[in-house]
Amino acid sequence: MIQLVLPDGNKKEFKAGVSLYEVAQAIGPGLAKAAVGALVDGELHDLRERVYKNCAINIITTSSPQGREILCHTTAHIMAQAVKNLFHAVKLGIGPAITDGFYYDFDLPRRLSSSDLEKISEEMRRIIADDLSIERWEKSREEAKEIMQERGEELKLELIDELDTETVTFYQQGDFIDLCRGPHLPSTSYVNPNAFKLISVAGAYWKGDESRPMLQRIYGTVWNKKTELDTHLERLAEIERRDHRKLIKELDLVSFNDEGGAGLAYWHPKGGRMRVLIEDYWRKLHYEGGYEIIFTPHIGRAQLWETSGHLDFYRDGMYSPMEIEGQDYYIKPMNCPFHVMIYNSRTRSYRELPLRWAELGTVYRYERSGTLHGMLRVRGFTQDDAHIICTPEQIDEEILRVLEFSLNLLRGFGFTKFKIELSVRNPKTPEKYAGEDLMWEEAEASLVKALEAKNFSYHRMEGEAVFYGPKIDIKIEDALGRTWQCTTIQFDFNIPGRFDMMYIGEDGKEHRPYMVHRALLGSIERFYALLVEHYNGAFPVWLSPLQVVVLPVSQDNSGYAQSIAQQLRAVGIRVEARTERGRTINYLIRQAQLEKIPYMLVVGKREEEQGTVAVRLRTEEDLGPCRLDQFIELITEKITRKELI
RNA sequence: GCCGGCGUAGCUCAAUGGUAGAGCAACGGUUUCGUAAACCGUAGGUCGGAGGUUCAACUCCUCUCGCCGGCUCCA
Repeated sequence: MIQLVLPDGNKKEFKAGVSLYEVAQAIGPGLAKAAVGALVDGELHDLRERVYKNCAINIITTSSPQGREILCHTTAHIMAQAVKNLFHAVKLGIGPAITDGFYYDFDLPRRLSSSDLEKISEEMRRIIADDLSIERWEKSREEAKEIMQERGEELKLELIDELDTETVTFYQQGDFIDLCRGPHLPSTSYVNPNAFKLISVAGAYWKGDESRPMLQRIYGTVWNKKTELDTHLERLAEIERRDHRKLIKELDLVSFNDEGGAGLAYWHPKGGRMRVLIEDYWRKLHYEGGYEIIFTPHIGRAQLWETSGHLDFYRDGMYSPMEIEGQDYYIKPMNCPFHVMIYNSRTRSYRELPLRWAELGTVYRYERSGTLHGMLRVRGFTQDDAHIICTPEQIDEEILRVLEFSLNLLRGFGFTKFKIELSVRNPKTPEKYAGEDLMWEEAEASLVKALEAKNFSYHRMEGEAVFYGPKIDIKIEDALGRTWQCTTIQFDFNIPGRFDMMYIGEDGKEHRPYMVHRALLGSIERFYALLVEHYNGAFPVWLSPLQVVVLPVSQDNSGYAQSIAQQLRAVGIRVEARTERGRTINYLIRQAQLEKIPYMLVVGKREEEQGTVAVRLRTEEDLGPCRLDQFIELITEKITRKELI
């Protein structure tokens, strides 16, 4: 007999060699029915596997992340089987589970189109209906290679060669065999034929390597129940509806055009108004937070970029130089070297440190055409950049300061959920990084100290540091639960040495300062896109390009509407009176709704007689009649508190 | 950049080798209206651009620009 420990701490006795499925049954028939795998001492296994010794057992259902992974992975196999059944000369690539679904890469001479997806789905439903048992078996590497050779699965052969295990595991369902670590569902019928959907076909390089052939990848999603699938598809539809590329056009905020070139944003008056509001708020906070604001050029001589190392390490991201009087000048992809020029413009004393220099610096980077994506990925953008130059003794406090400063800034825009990542160097390859070991250790220590001083929970990302220093990244979570990296706070052990930055210390000697590079919103363009999607274009009052519209019920009330607008404008409210002739009040309200204007003031005969305004919100809430001074008080309060509406 | 898809009026979309069309927006007129679209009319297009095939090209071919979904990279 063996003893198994259940997650609740209870122990149960079984005969040695009991299958995990039997264990699930013994715990409860309901669990057995929902079970798709099991954790044995924390390791994920198939339900069919047997246990022979004492261990901790945790039966997994598809409601857990591991269970979902099994479901997704098996569905990927079913899809691969369907593709092999339908098309000749298919070679299998890889087919893993991913967030919310799966994909499988195929080498297939025929081009897949989205209309093929329906055919493949039908074949998948047939495979599911066949209730094929999914078997796991192991082979030696040689046998494994023979099997795959025989089946012409050249890509799989390559994968076997890369494995460092003695034996190779396979999964088989019907005549479909795949090289796979598993685990998998016990049978194809475990997949609900109504709860999966193939989403799209796309090209993907074999192993993500551009020099390798391009395969065809099919993405799909799978859930337990149709209702869950529907919820997921609805979420995708919501993401599409909120797409900033659509909203910036509809709301007349920002545009792109072919004539001007790809990846270059044009800010229209309304978008421009918002950008000014964002930047003004940013400047105010920076001055309050002890920063100075600087301005630097857009181009600089080649020598500058040689010294900084950009021409060695970042050339691919830079545009070709322009020649001016025999000298090469490059348009800047980053602001750092220019900030250093200001620092090096004279001798610096320890007394003036720390220096916190911020710039809304517009940079241009070459991005390959296929990577451009609305305002999220462009070729010209403005970074909310700053460099903190300080003594080693000051670094702990500076890091703490900038962390809090960033979170405060982001909260001002209505973001409340954050994820923090600490990226440190890969200890196995210290030679790949600039700067001395001691500096790396100190820097990492001060980053950790800052995070722990404030009890911030964070993920430690080993080997994710950039070559010139460790960093902290802050990701914000938006209204749809997606996360976006905005803030990055990076040590730079490279630049100070390259530019020979110095300060005179208390001891009268020269010392090298520490430099921290930070961008909080990241890029204004990108951050703006996030705002648009986060708020679905219905911005908080303080950010709305137009805060109030005054809507006359009839032409007779135009004059009154104008005077209301005039009074609001006088106290700094962004307002428009819509007195255009021939428009019904219903039309005006509908237009204002579509424009997502926070406040609509309806003025008709009643309001004009009583000297009031009827307040309607874009949420469709009707606040009823209100004196203008009361309304001004209300909206001013909302603006100051940065409330939504 | 690469693979696949797409590009028709300001916007959303029709028209499968034979005279380019609708709704909304714009403009003109009528209507003066109470919380999401009043009514009538007018105008608007070298069908992304260039070249080619054809008696004839929005439609087929080549190149090019841009957009979309991915690969890769990242703000």
